[in-house]
Amino acid sequence: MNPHRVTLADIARGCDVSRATVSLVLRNSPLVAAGTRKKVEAELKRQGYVYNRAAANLRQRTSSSVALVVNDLSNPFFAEFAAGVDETLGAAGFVTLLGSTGESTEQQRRVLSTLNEHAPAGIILSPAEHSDGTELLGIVGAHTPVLVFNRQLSSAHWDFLALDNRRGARRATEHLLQLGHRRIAFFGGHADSSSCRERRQGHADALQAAGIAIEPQWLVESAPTRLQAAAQTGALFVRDPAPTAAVCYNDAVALGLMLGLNARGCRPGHDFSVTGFDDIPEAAVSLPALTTVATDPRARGRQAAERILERVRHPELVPCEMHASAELVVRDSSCPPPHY
Amino acid sequence: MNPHRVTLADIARGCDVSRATVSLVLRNSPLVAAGTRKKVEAELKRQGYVYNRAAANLRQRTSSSVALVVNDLSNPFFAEFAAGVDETLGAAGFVTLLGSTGESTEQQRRVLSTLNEHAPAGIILSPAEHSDGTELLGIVGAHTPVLVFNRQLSSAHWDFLALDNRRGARRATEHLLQLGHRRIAFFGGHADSSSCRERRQGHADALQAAGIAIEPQWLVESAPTRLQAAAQTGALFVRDPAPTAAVCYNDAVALGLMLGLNARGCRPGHDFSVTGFDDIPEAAVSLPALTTVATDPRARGRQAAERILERVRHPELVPCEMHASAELVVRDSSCPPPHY
DNA sequence: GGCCCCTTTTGTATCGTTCTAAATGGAACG
DNA sequence: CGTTCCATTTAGAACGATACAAAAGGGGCC
Repeated sequence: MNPHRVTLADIARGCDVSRATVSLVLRNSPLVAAGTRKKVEAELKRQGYVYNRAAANLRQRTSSSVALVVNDLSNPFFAEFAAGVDETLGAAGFVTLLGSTGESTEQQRRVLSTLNEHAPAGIILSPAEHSDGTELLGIVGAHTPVLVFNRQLSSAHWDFLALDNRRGARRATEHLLQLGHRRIAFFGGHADSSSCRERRQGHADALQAAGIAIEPQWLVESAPTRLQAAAQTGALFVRDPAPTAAVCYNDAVALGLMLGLNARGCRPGHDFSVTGFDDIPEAAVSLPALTTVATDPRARGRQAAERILERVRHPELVPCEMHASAELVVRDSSCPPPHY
Repeated sequence: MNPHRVTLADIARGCDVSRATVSLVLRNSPLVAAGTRKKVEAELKRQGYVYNRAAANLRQRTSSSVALVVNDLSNPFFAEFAAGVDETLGAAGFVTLLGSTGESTEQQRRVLSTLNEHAPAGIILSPAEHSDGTELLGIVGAHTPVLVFNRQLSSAHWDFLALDNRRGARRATEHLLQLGHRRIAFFGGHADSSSCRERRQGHADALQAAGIAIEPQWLVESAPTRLQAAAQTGALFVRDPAPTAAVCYNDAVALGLMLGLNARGCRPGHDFSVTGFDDIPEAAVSLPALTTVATDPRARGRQAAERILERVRHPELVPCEMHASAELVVRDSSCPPPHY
């Protein structure tokens, strides 16, 4: 590809030592004499040498990269996660190999096997919906440490980092209960996605603990986008009595619901309470500011990267399951029910 | 690092042919006999062979990766851009090496030299503010093709892909002029950032063409965030006559300004017109929906990746400058001035 | 001078591929 | 039966680095 890339041999020739010596200089070995080191360093600079890590990795049978596979960076949650991963990996001298699946298991197959050919030291994978753990194991092999993020896979010889969806949703629901709500919907998300199931479960836990039966018509599905959520607002009000509050699948849905409520002349934070999930930056500046469950995806990214580095350094470690706690952030979109 | 990674030699031994033959099978060479191919392929599957692209790249003096360096993925504009880059690179069989600078030139140095050691076929760089082109050239060397995105660098032997900030802002301003506005502010952004300067220039162009003088008090700075923008709203109204419309630095600023206007009892899209820049997803669903200039960062990412691949395939190509047109999207936040 | 020891340097094999040129082994031909 | 030719296969040297063991050079000591 290149006209000519400068190599160890060029430097060695240029200052009349052996390749081995130059290599020792590069790695700051105490073996080389001060004078020689000076001479070699000058030549390195003169010729504009750049280290070839691939060659070194090949010889040493090591790797200095970690693969990161997510659905889609345009989802801010994953973008933040990726930023956290890259930050930590970079600080440890590793480089991030990026791949995205777009929620397609087929593309996930392709991406994983391509990335795997680059022999990453480890893989951080947020699996596409409906992934088959055994199949994925077949693709990446048993060598490479994998950390699964966000969605559990059936066959789990792998590290797993999850948000505590269930407890997070439970906290949001309990908060609404404390404010005096009794008719609390769960709004948005696809019921067949695992994160939605878990959040619904947390919602159910809280209601059950309060001795309140769950009405199926208060479980409303919608695609997890603002627009779709806004369009589904009406579904909450088809039957009497309507709910007085909704725990939303995530912030996008919650913001959409607030739009939908406004359009019906119902003021969120006054006539109806709304909670979100994720605490995206907008949540703090919406009108009203959104009460939500913070997951801090950037910190999760750092955590994932740290764990995978740990695994790389100590391959004998036993896979573990980590549940990141999700904390409630109370703002203005939740209030006591009207006529309370 | 690994207990043992299966290599060509293992396969060769396993089915009693030479390494060379196995290599030919892997690359679908027409030279190998059908029977041999079958035998080898079976053995490949049996042992769970995975190709080592690093070794192949070393031998062939090629590379199958492209480095992508951005400020920060948590900015949705760059996240979308990255998604577009990765999509196109992935489809071409390349892998994306990620790096982020956080707008620090020092970190940019570090990140670039680390990435460069992995010998990427090309680099897509959205430079940190105040980058020194000559210095960067020193780091990456003259070998590797570089595409600079979004911010021009002084020393330009490199491809450059820019948004047409100036014309975009000009279009937005012309749109407001056509609606009948005469007192049009430029709101938000840091005046020392190049993109802000360019957009202000476009604003000035349009006003000048309409024979309208620019009032300095209508150029308001603010950090490019919703919150900061909302806080700066008052700065538009300190003097009489106040502007009747504002061209905003970007959508975040525009949304913030609309919040600030609402808080003053001034209804955007009725009493005051606002335009944004970027067309982030929220722009379409805000209230009122935001008139803005669409830059389609994902498409820009695809474009950047395509161009760099082109450069990789044809290193003799002359560096070029590409200005992506930015199109006005008219929605509800712009309207004729009151009492018109 | 010969011997030992210590510091510094180096030759050579190796990592897992691909490339080159050359070898192998039939079949076809005269 | 010896050639030629073709289709396959292969040995061995790269690629750019590192590891290992061994060599070289200089003191110091008897």
